[in-house]
Amino acid sequence: MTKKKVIQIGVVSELTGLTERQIRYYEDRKLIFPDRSKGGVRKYSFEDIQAIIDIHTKLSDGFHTVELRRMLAGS
Amino acid sequence: MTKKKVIQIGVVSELTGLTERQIRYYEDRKLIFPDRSKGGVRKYSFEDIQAIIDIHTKLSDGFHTVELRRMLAGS
DNA sequence: CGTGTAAGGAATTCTGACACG
DNA sequence: CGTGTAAGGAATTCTGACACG
Repeated sequence: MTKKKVIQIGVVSELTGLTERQIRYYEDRKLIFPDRSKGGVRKYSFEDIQAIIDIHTKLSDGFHTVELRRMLAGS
Repeated sequence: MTKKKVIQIGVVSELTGLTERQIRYYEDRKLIFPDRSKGGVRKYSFEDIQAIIDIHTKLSDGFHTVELRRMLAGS
């Protein structure tokens, strides 16, 4: 485990300026790995938030999620 | 502002081992000051969590909330 | 491909109150 | 006093799908 995952998606959305849809999609693409509450609610860490920002920046730079996943693997 | 208040009461409850009732009561007694989302949901910082633990410890030591509030003022 | 949205349901939180003591 | 609980409502999140392209 890296850091405490205690932040919900609404707050992550505010902090990153991204929509919940985008944040959930990055998880679907296996770029981020939030925890889940018993009820299934996603919980993020501040590290996750930073990763999400990085992901979005790179997507804006023209990268695709598949490439970003490879970058994750090769680190 | 001290630190980012992004954690919801359910997580605070897990992290402190206290009930939501206790956490809300400490706020009612003006010992902690969480933020609120637009919808009215409480948001706590890690500092708040530490404060909550301290409060509960002192209550266990026999102090009353009124005394704890005075201790806050005199610091 | 990455993101928007409407849809219905489920998890989470909120307040005010009654209870004990 | 500090905390438990049942009650009803409201805010938040979840999933799967259709859309565009």
